[in-house]
Amino acid sequence: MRSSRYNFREAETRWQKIWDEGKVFETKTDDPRPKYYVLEMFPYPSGRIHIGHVRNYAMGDVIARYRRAKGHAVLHPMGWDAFGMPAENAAMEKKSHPATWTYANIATMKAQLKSMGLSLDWSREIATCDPDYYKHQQRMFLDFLKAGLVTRKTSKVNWDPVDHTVLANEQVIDGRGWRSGALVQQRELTQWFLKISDYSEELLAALDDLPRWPEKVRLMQANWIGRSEGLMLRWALVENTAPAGFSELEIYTTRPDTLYGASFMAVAADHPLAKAAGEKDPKLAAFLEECRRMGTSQATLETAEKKGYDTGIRARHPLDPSWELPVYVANFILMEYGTGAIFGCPAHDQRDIDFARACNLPIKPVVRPASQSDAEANAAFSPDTPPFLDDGILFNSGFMNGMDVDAAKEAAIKRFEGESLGGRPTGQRKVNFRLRDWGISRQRYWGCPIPIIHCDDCGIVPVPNQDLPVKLPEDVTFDVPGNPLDRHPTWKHVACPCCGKPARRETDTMDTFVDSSWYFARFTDPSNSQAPTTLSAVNKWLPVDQYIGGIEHAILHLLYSRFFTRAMTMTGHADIKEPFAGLFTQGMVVHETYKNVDGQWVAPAEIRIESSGDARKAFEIASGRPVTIGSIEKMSKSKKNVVDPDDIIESYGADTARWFVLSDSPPERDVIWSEEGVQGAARFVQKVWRIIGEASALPAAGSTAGDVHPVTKAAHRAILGVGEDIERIRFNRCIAHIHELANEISTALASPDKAAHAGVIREACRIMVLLFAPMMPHLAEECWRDLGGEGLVANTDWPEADAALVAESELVLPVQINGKKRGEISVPADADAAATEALVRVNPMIEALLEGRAIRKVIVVPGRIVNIVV
RNA sequence: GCGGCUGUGGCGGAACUGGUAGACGCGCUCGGCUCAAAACCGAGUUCUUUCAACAGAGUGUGGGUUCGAUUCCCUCCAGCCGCACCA
Repeated sequence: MRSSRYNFREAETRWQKIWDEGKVFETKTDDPRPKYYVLEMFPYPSGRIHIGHVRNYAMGDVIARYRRAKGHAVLHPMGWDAFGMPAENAAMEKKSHPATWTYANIATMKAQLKSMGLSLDWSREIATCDPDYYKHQQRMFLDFLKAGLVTRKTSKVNWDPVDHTVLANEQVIDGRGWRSGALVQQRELTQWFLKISDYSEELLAALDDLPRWPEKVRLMQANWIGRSEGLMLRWALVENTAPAGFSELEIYTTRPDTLYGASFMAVAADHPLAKAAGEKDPKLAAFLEECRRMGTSQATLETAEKKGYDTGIRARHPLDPSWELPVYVANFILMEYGTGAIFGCPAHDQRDIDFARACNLPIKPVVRPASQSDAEANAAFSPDTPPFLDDGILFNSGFMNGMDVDAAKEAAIKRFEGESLGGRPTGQRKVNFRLRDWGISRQRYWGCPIPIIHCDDCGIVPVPNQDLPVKLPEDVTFDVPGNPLDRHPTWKHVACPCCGKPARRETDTMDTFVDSSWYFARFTDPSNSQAPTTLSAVNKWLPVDQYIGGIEHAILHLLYSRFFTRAMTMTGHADIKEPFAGLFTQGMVVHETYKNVDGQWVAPAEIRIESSGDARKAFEIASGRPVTIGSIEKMSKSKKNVVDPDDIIESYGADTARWFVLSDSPPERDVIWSEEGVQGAARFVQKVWRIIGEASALPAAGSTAGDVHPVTKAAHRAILGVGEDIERIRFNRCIAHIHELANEISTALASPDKAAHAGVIREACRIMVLLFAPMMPHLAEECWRDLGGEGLVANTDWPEADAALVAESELVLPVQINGKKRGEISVPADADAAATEALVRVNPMIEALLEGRAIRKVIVVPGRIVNIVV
């Protein structure tokens, strides 16, 4: 009745059906047990799942199943990040509708995920392209607008003149649109922004409250937010040198201590002062144009040499009115940061010294190392000296002489805050951030419409609540470039909700990162048709206890979601700060690459590998020709080094695939997909099957008296080890513990007196099944049934470890002499340092090792080691 | 350029807050079973000393702290990642 080989095909579908029909993984929103929310980043429905998804979702599933067994009410939902450009591109190529393509992909991928046996609550499934989802997003957009969190302003964007759309920075490759290949232009467009920069300080400070986030991600976010402390300082312009209406120039600096080393001022090409000066100076106007053009290509921007143009305008040094400095337009100054104007101190800034050398400007040192005297520093200085950027002592600097950098900064700020220019303080302490507001306008069809109506008389009018959602029209075509919403014959024409006159809908849609900024909140009650969230549910279930996804979202998605959560709290849609209490960033699945003699990439399925000794050789199956084995790389279609999850699950089963992607490499690192590795996992599945079969077949026996059987010790050690390692997300170690237990059980089954120990062996098997169930859930149910277990493993509690069973009565301690291991000694497990030392001193074996040398000192770490110093 | 991470057998990796380096898996070698193969079972597998050792060396390099360092500190080397004129 029980076959000698485990038939995963039959068993996996059977158990999946049983879980499904029993609604085993559906979560009751009001479940009274302690909650645990596990979430993996939801996928974009691109067509088929890839092996990276298998790893990501296998990890989340281990945690979800473990927490359920530990008595938590677990929320483990799944959905689709379903808006985005690929659907439009597919529509263009295949002449179909983005929705058709998207929903077909969702159906395919859902079936694939189901075949993995994930413990997901599919009753909560959401797709962001569903009007029942995005209508709430539109409502929140309007609430944010009311709360002052939305703004409309003109900004520079990457414009693709062929596709007629804005491109994100990462979609511009070497200055060209990734799809059209057209040279991207910088355009000024009026766009909608979410005011994430209002939360710069808060988003930065709260990173400290996220101890369960990887240090690396927190650091990346901190750098991205880019806080700096400095001074806003207003400089008087010399009369008659400045264009009419300009009497001062305000700059931002983090180095007010180096003011005495100033040698020039510089403004961005887009600075109002530059524009005004350019009106009278054709050469300057040409230079400004050149700077703007340069900005179109990131590649040239990165390698561009510093260039400047002397406007002829002069500024008075705020510490010495008789000192006049030239005002340049410089190509490296950004209008978007600070005030778009700086003062340059070449001796203490790399960019400034590059610029000063290019434009032949003076270089004067004002900070020296503490080890030098002023005279030595002056003598050592030459214009070729690299800029001194470290902390040091001020010199050549009037009232700041002798101070260190921090003290001098303070002194300068205090001084300018006390002085005034034109009736206002000359300077003001100022904290600046690199983080900009989040531009969410996209000139695209397949996204959430921005619910705004433009009226010539009333201006910008929100779509009234009862008119939501603003749905996408379905009769659209993609045969010409540009935004189908904009050229739709009727969709954008609408009466103004205020005055009733003809008005126009906003035709931009939202960045898809908006969709993913709150889906985790929607999962807590996805059936609420009246509001985005149900407060009691969202506040109960959030934050997500464990969020799992790729490191590529370290900044964008994770920062947007942190902001969005705060914005939802501000507008009454939640009452929490941080969306994700625990974050784990998993590594990729990588694979060897293969090339044939023609230099073409060859897929793993098309080759066979022969190995002799340590050497491996590969051949094309079809032709028998040799294949070069190349480097291990991220799976990509172009290099053909992909494996398809469907193929793997078909030939090995979901449990084997899950077991393999969790084994070997630590979860945060890349795992190398290899045929040998998968076969190893498959062998283990069959080994477990045989072990359980043998153990179940042993004649029933009572409990065994006497010493604790080694298999029992191993089982209880494994309970402790596996539990701890799941909690610390070290699945590779969990798998090692389970291997050890399986080996111990095999040994017990090979022993001639196995029948006498049938009870303890079966108990160890029962424990092993519960321990590997989070990783191989189908095999676990099958084995559980064979062992006579009650109900489903999926509903069974995690086993309790008995510390007394793990304890050993005797310990073997290594004995070192002068730090080198020379022997071993057996001591009672409870021997303290003194008792152990006494045993060591009388041990004849150790006496022999000492060869008559006198003991100077004995170091005992109880339970660990003995070291004898001679 | 700035910031960060990583470096351990043939390979992936393990080693808790400094305490027996190489758990566990893959691969490989030998043996068993078999007419044979696969599967399975058993033994071995860091390097060196022609065998072996209770021999020596050994966690990228060189130094330091310590009774004791893969672990802590400093130097250098290599690889990977993030940011990139942010004043």
